[in-house]
Amino acid sequence: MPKIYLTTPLYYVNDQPHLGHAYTTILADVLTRFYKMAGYETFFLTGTDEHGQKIADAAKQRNKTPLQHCDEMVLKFKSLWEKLNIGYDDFIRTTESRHISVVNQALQNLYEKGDIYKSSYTGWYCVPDERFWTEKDLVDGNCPDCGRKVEKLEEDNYFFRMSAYQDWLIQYIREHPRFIEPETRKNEILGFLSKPLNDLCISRPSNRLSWGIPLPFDPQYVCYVWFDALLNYITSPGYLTDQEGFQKWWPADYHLIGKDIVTTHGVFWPIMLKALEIEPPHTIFAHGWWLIEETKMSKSLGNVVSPEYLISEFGVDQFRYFIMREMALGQDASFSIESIIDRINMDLANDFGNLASRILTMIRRYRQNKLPEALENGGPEEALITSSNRLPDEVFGLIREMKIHLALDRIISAVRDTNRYIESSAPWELARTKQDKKLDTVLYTATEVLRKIALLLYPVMPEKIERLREFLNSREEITLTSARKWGILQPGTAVDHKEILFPRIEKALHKTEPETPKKMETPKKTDYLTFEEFKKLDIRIAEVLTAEKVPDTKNLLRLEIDLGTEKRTIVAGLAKYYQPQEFVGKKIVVLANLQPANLHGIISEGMLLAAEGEDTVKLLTIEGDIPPGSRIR
RNA sequence: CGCGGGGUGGAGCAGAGGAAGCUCGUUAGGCUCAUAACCUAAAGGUCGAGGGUUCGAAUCCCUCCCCCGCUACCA
Repeated sequence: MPKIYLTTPLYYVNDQPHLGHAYTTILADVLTRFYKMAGYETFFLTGTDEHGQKIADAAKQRNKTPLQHCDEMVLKFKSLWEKLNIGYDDFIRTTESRHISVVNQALQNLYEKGDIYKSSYTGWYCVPDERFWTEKDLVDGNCPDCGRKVEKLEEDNYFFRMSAYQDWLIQYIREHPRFIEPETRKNEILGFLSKPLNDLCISRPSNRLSWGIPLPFDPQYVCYVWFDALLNYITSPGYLTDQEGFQKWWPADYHLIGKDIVTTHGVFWPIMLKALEIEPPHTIFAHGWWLIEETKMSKSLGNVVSPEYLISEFGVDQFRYFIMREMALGQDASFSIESIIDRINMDLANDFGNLASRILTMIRRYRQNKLPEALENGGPEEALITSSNRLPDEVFGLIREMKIHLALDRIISAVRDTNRYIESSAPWELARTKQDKKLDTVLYTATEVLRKIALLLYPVMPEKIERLREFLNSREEITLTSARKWGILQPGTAVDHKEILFPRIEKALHKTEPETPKKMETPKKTDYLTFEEFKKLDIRIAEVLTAEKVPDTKNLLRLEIDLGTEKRTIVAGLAKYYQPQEFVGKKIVVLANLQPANLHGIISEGMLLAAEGEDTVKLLTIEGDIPPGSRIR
């Protein structure tokens, strides 16, 4: 029996599960179900990556221990996977002892081999990214990756001798064209490898970061997250613990990942395996990103579309179908509420659901819900039988090539063919003119095609297809073999259309656009403000207590101000024109009752007033001495 | 040359060396079994520009242009 071992990345639990997580995981689930139908023995691994600085920080911010924080996040992931009907075989956490023990042994092994060595390191450290940079990497003195501030750091650390394996890896990638897919990603990695590879720093001193796995040969240090997390792919199938299991499943057939983590999987990981004398995975497959309104989906942009919302609004299977149909694997795809509604209405409601509906209604009306027998197959029937017998292999062929969107397109076009067949044989006309045998034939043929098509949609929409199989009273095994065969449904079977499978979605009931900021309207010159309106403005004098630049921004300053009765935080966009220290002690003019705004994570409670020139901005101050809090009118 | 994504009929997108395709929309027609659905037909493209390779280029190579994200900027 052929086997296939698929993995998702271990998701980093500093974030809520979002559309991107859902996508990779659904993809793994759909592939697993397809391969299972094709007779493969499958192993599907997912899990969570729980160590590292960002987790420690996130936990601290929430007043939790890191492990408490992780436990809670893990529940969120698991509950989403349950809602999405994800049938994983193993969910591994990097905090589990089975994993920690493998990490320990791997580290010890590499240390003894001399592939891990201690060295002093001077560099610039980006805290949020957990990455070291050399002087020349920096851009304007900031992190080249995220643009944020870096700290100078000198410390001893342990390094993994990656450079020793560079030539091996280049050759391996060249000799194994399917090792990194799609090809653009492979080229990217080869480009990356054309420059000398640095040894990878794989430790952090535990006095700076304690949330990690201690190095077995030096407990003063913990293991760098990536190094630890990648090893899960071999922990789960049984590396060092279950010889038989490991031999059976490893090497993994697919590591499904997002294109943002190609380097770790395409460079670090195979070198780690090589050093451990383990075979590399067969294929590392990088998919694209979901774009929302043309921007990369990310939490910081506040445009994350919650998978839970989409499930409750549109249904699990509809969501699964959409997300698989809409993305050409490897490329980016756009998400919008409008596109998901269109896709569901066109493919599932109008074509597929409606096909089931019209066939079953006719059998109810003309044959009292009993499936008739086909006794007069003619040209159109033969054509449909032939093409539907071929369909499963065409579809599975596309799945093997990771062209899932094309596979689904192929299935829906078979649905359209069937609609066409019904149209041209006009069973309602046959019923009216009492051509019973012909009518029986058409009804049976259409139903049998429907059964076969439904099986092929099962991996994507398991719940709905199970339901349709209840309508059809069809209990055969869900396999590709059964989808290839003609004549599984027995004449005389009681069938019924119990409900509409995919109701049409009314666009009017949904916001078709994610929330967008309202456009500023230019006030007309004749728009006078009434005195009442003016009185609403609470403009006051404030004294600046502290001022500092907001990290990672070009123009934002965070000011603590004294408003006489209270102290407040406001954010001002003046960093291009003023140094922070110029503000301290100054009396400024503030609009105190402006609706608070969240700017880069800081709540700004008020607005500093300034005059805007062509290419300069000047601060408003007050002449003479007046206490903070004084009202301006 | 910061990195990355993209430019294909009105819209959204697929295709990646051999006759420009799909869905939606539009127009005209058909059907009445079906979820205002389904079916037929028509209009609509110099595949961002220029050059090259080739018997043949949307597809491969070179040069260039444009859009966008990475990068929430409270005046």
